[in-house]
Amino acid sequence: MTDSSPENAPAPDLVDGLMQLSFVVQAILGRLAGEHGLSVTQLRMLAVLDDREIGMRQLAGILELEKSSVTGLVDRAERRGLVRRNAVPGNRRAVHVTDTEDGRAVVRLVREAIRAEIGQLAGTLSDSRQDSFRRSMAALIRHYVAEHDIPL
Amino acid sequence: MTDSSPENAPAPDLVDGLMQLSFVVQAILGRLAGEHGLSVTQLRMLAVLDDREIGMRQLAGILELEKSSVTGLVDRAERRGLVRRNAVPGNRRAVHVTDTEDGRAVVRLVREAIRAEIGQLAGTLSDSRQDSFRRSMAALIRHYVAEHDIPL
DNA sequence: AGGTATTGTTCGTGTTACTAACTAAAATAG
DNA sequence: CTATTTTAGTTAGTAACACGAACAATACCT
Repeated sequence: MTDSSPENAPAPDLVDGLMQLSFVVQAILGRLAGEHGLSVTQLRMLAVLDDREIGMRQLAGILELEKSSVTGLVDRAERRGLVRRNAVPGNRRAVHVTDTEDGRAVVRLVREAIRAEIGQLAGTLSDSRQDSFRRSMAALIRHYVAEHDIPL
Repeated sequence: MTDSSPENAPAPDLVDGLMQLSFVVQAILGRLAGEHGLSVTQLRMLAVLDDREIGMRQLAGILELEKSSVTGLVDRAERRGLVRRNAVPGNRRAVHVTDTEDGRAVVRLVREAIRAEIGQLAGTLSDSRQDSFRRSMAALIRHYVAEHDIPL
């Protein structure tokens, strides 16, 4: 529809580009995570948990999920030994989630795979373009996070 | 981990930026689609169907899903009157999927909402940055589509 | 015609995510 | 110091989504 030329690249506008790019990245993440037995959400959770210890509520906030969804998410990850629920000293109803050594190991592998594949894709851009691109992304992310008060 | 300064922006690298950005965009798509009773996948399917008529197999190829997943996807969308299965004249086993007037209408609404929200986000970038950003995205998408022979 | 490839569906399974209702503990009010 | 309210997390029930394996039906090929 927005395509005036029949066979060369459709040249999507900025909004379409962002949507398509997000699908591309998600497809890559899904495939690579899947190759290591993880779902995208689990990968994301483990990435969030990376070297910090947070409660279910905060985890839900960061992942933009309901608490109950996080319960299931952590249940399954815990069953696979990727994550642990720890009691919180001064608070008997709170729970702190941490990643296990196994969890960290898997994430490390997937991260490397992602870094290799997405890095290769991004490597097709010139260095100056990469830098400009990176800055623009950072700006967009910052705006979104600020406006939706995601507790990163 | 890659964060050396405690309170100012973490300044993610290109790969992390792409991942985070994809989550941001997906979150926006999910919310806006949801507000109109659609899932992200359904929105995507309807967007693909926009003014064209394709078989289940091709649809699966474009969405990067298994055929059986698409069967269910189309089933549910058809039940809601968003989509129709049409017989193909010269081929009695093939099916062509098309969007209905309702489907097109919903997609139009969601598209406008997305355009407004993502457009506003992107509007925080200067015009020249936007253009550079758009080009970089197009290049990445083109590379991905080419390397994974997605039949767009 | 007979075998093979292709198109799409069905069935069973597991994950993900939601809401509503619930328990238990903590915080606050009176 | 009890009584209420808020908060943290879980449970239960539902539905979408996605997969693989097995299947039916049709088309294609030689």
